[in-house]
Amino acid sequence: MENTPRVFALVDCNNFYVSCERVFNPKLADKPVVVLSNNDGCAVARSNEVKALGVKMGTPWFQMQPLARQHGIIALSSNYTLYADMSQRVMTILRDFSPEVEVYSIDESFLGLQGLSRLWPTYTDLGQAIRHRVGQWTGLPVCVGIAPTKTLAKLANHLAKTRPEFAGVCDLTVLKEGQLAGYLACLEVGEVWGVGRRIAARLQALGIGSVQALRATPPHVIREHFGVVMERTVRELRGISCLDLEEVAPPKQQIIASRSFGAPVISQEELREAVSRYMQTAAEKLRQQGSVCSAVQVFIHTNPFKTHDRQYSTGVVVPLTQATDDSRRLVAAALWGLARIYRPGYCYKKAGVMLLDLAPASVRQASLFSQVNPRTAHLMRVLDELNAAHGRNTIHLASSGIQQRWAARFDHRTPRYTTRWDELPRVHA
DNA sequence: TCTGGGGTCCTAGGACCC
DNA sequence: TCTGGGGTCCTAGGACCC
Repeated sequence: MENTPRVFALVDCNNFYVSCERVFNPKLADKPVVVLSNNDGCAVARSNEVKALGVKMGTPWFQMQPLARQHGIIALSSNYTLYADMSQRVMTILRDFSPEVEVYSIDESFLGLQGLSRLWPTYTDLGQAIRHRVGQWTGLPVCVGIAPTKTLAKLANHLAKTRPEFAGVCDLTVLKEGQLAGYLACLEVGEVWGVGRRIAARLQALGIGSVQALRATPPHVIREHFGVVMERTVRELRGISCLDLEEVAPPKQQIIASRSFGAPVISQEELREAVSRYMQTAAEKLRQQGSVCSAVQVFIHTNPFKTHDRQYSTGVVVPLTQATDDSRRLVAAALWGLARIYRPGYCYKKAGVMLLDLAPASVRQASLFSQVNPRTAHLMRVLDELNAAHGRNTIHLASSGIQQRWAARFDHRTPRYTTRWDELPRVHA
């Protein structure tokens, strides 16, 4: 495969969260459906019917009330347990098709395809086979984009989703240059992976409006205006692969756990409960990736949308004397930090913690001055195993409270169909 | 009444030192 | 009256992604 040019596929689930809900509730098919973020705040997934109504990603649910009533939009709280499980099923299927899979997000993966062309008449046939099997085995619709670079594969996927003539699979490698330029001339520059709202506006100001126009701009010109990252993007658009597959995810450099509250919080006592709980979630993730951390950050803030309220937003970093993954020590550090920044008299909306300065746990164990207590490691393992078996937060430190009045609301949650015995879908004869 | 959460990378600017 | 310059480190904030 030395001289075989790279070929990437991007497999992306259509309207992923909405599609997951439809698998288990067929009545949602063809209806306008949105899935809402935590606290039933914003639309984070929209069915095609909702997109056609002009609802943008991130629109607050309360703002689309008139439209929702008029068109019968169905709103569901997000059911992350279900989506994560469905995602795993899709990714498992993709591994049957290619030995090289990079899981890029919960609903999309890059596949390395070069070398597989001998097994299939065309890459398009391979893409259709993926669509068919994922559809048959999970019920989820996916589209496939195929191209010599990841950036082009992203665009190919977009074409596969929006142009009916591709029937869900778009292979740019078989297009003639003129055809490719024609398609790219119809796409706005903001569709390019790595070009967001701000950069799109600046490109427009330079007279670069379409993807084809960006592709036709010399990379060094782009570098002068936008830096090395955007220059790489232009090279990728020109078919020169600069971004390779990352099949093994590198360990995270920071771990965040934060939530908006379901109800306003004023007292330090309730903030302590929330911070304690978030830290226990973060610590679990830390141990999962086999890391220890040597600094934690705590932050709290009021609701920035309530402009008439007095605002307060701050955070503090608490260094640890030695790196650890012990929930009890991490929670203690976070609560110490909270006491430093808490001010009475504010209506708090959100709190969070960050784990910083992460390092592999194995390095710490080699250190002379920080012996690991084997009983701590055992305790944490038992904690994690119990919570994995019986659901997050089954066992927790007392400092995170019992009532948790501040916990986020999920008023439209659907059952966790695939991961809880008592929530399995029922079939009525 | 009601506006998400979790990441990465890059850069500008301040603090500090010599 | 006249008030350096360069390097490093750290942090905050911007921009992007899903």
